[in-house]
Amino acid sequence: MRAKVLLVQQLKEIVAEMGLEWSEKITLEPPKDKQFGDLAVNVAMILAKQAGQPPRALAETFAARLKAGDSRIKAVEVAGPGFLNITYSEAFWQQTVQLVLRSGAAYGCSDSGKGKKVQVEFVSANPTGPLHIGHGRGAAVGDSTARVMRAAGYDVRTEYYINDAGKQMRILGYSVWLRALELEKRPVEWPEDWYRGQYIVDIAKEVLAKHPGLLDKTPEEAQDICFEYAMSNILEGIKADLKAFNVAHEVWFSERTLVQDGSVDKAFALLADNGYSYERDGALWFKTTEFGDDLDRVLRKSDGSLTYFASDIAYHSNKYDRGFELLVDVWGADHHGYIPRLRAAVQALGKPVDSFDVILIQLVNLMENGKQIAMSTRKGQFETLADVIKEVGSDAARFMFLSRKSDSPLDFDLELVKQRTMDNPVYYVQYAHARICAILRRAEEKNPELTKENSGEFSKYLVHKAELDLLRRADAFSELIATSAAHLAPHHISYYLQDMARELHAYYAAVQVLNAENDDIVTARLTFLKAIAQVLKNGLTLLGVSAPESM
RNA sequence: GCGCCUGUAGCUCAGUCGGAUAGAGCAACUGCCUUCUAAGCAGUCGGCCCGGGGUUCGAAUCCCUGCAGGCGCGCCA
Repeated sequence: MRAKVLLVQQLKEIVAEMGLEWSEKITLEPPKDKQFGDLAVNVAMILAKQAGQPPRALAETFAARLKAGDSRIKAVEVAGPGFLNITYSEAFWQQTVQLVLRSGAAYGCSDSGKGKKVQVEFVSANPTGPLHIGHGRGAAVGDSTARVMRAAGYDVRTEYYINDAGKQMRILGYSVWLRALELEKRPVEWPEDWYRGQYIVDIAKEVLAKHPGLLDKTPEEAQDICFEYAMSNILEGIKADLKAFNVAHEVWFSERTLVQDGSVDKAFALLADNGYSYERDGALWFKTTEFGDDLDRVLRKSDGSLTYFASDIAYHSNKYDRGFELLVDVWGADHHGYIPRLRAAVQALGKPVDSFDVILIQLVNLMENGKQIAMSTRKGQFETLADVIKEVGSDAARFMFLSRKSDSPLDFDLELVKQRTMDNPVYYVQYAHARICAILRRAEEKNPELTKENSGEFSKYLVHKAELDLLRRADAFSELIATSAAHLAPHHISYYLQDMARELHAYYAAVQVLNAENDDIVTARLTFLKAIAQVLKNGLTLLGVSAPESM
């Protein structure tokens, strides 16, 4: 990051001196082959036409000027059709150690998000049953996206939207009531549509215990009681599951409040005022087709009740009212058809289209030894998130969910995720951190002087290739966070950590830390390792995964 | 039929704003434990980036088109 910032400045100056115009197409990146240097830039290829020179010649000019202008630059090579490969001095990279240690847990943070107010809404599962593994993926991605954005300087709030007003909720109350009837040996007529899970029976038992006269009340009253009890019970369970998964939403927002406080009516009025709604067949419609949807959508049904869409418009309007400049919703991919209409709503509310973004989470296939396990909430056979966490641990599950981009379906193999082997990258990364801690402990036992505080005076001894590789990697951390945040793609962190862990293990095998020639070198290496451990830990924290000190 | 997602090594997948000779893990094969954790390391093998056009200095990446797989197209939530 430091290197890039510096280089862009210098290149811009040179471009200006040469009377040329800077192009945003000029990019800086790691060179194809590490031996070519630290950074590659394509400036000559892009400016060749403008300058009226062949790229190669132009590149030579840039190379000469760059080298003359900065003592931190050790070498500039011209390669290929006009690439500049820039190598920074070792001293430049060695400074990274102190930069990391000074920033500590804040290393990697930046202000690239410029304090933009962002809300990330995720999970938001109907409180009709426990969370299953698919919700787990949404929880991991939503939570880590929020963490990454926060680190990148966005002002982030996380939220869970509780659908406590709809038809599913009535079915929930009804289902509990039916089970209560059954438990009390009363005649029961089983309908088509109800929740069959064992947890409904458990809740029914509890309701009966708390409300002895329940079944003597009218069915409506009884079902209301059942519903209220069931919902708060299930919600408590969901919160507990999320807590065990290292996820804590800041705000829990109830759908019912939207209807009660008039938000829905307000949204309707706004749409009507702007001519975006109309009555047809006794229903109220929203002209979403004006904004690219393929069909208009119903807001209020002919029986007078509201659609889910209606309260969702009110909800998103409410989000904007709270001052959020960017709304990020995390949805299951099976809801993708819903995006155009909500995007239409956003525009009808007078907000820019790009102020609303959706992370679609593709399906999770739960597997066991390569064979798929079926899940279905309605039929009551499913693998709950709680079960999965219990089985494989929160760390392994989170890392697994975050080691694939959200757009791709994910095979979650219980046996694989449980394995403490190379098939399971979470241990590989955690082990890298634990290994460093082990060396530091060992050094402490051997001679506490070795781990003494220092201000970088020993960094000059960090000249091994593996050390410089790791320092370059560490230097790129804040940029990684910034791009991950901008692309709402926390999985990049997971790949970065695996790369860094690989380099650390290579270093471990190649360099004897505690048996170096003299104590100054030992101190230099220990200080360096502290910095690398810090980066690993910061990265793992963004994923919501622990960084154990021993394994 | 329409829309969204996906298609990259034998397998599972990365590949950021369009950059050089497309990367990693697993699997397979060859080495490395008297030295800080072998849960590890070093190396070899492995490619028509689904096909076909186009855009340009330059395409896995952007556009068009075809094929294959997944998902979605309610006055359900």
